[in-house]
Amino acid sequence: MNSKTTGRRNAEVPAPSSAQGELECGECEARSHCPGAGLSDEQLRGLHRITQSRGPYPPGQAIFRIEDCFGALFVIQKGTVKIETTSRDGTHLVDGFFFRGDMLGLEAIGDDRYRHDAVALEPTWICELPYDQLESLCSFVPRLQHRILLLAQKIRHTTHTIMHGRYLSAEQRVLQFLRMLCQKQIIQQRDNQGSLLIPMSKGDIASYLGLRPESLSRALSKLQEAGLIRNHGREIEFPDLIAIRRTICD
Amino acid sequence: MNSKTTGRRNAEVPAPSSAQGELECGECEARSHCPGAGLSDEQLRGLHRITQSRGPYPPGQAIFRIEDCFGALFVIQKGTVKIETTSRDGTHLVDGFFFRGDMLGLEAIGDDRYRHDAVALEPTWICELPYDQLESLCSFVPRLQHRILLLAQKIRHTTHTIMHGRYLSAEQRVLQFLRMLCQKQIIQQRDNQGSLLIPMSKGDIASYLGLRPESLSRALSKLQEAGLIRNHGREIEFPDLIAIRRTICD
DNA sequence: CGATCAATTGAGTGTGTTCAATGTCAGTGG
DNA sequence: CCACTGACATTGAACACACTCAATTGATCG
Repeated sequence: MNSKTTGRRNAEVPAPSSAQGELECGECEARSHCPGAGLSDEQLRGLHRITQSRGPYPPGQAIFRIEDCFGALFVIQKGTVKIETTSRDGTHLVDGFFFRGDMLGLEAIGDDRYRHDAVALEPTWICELPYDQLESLCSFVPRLQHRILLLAQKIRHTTHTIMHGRYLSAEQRVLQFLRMLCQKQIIQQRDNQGSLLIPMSKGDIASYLGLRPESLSRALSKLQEAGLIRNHGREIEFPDLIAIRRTICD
Repeated sequence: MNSKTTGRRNAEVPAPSSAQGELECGECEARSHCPGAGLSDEQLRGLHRITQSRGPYPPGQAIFRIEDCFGALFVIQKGTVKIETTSRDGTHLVDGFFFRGDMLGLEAIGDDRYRHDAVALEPTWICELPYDQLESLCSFVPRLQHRILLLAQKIRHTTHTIMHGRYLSAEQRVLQFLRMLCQKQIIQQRDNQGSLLIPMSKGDIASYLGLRPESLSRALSKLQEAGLIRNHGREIEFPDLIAIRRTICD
């Protein structure tokens, strides 16, 4: 929270298109994860010339939609985004969540259209990188190219998680998801306890984990009975982080 | 495990490098899918300089193993390869199959080690592309770089298949898998019929589809009862390809 | 306050799993 | 040639877990 509103979360968001809402690099929370991190000043200027900061996107607003022409990658400066597809029967299927510092749109590389809807889950600021210019720039900045290719890691990690998740029970999947949030530093830790304000709905989580909302709810209830978590709406508390880590890795 | 000093493949068994076994580009069955396809003669020479053809790998032999140092990508010239991981309890989990023309090792980009075992399923010839040289070459050949990035498509497609496969029944997954084989042109079609000699074991298929071998067997039996396939060991016949296509897309 | 949607809880069902037995086939050696 | 072996594949029966359908509660907003 870099604004003057201390501690308080702004429930109401100002108009989405206000020109003064954009974030400068200096106030971007994703600096350490930025493709530009570590580049020379001159290289950074080249990157900076092609980027465009946008935001805030209010919850529910799309950053891009399926079938939109693919033209850019996006770095999330602040906020959370889900990507989802819609089946023929209208069912939404959540394919992933993206947090501060994550790069969005990689899934569309090699295609001329995006293949997901990308929807902000909370007030979200992004930085747009036109892809063709980025790819051209890569030729002159090998380090940048390398960085982009590194992002294959993210996709690989997702695949791995999904494939192995198929063999886990509902409760194990939930714990795995919670640990993912821990690693994303979304969790606020202190001592051995932690708490978390999840930006996505339980339904989104269930879809992402390949469960029905009812099954997720039951899994959360069981974990609560076991004393591993405390489940209060969008706030989830972790009375014993070590126990969770132990439970996942057993 | 293995102390490697040169760029050579490890393995107790020396890489099948008998000079007479390797495939020339002229006799490679993957020409149309090769990263070099469509490049200028000069560019092609640059690519050719850094590649090394190897083979045949007999069934069961590893092309690379998990924890081997990542150093190269591989194009399959001829044959079939599975990639798999091994859980702590010793269970094998098949993460993917790769056929003629497919590129192997992309999953390891951005890592310093391979994250799978890659095992030949039938006599297999490959073409090795040292990754660091390939990446350097990309800077001078934008078209090549673009081609590499395109390969993100493959990974994306895999993810999509897996995620949506979670919501399919065992029989639907099997049919989806069979259609994948059709698209890979592994199937021998004539008229409305087709037959297929699967290079992988049923157990591998089951693992890949997230099923138990028993469940796969039952699904195949049901599909046979329905008249959609004929299941004779490693040979699978398709009496009515159109019906299969219709069944999958319903 | 009622309306609406998300989340939870309950009861019953179904699909894939587990465990176990049998069947098939290739390789081996008597 | 046949019995033996081991890996793979198939089939059966009982079970477990997540799903489906349905009702209830809770939260948010007009």
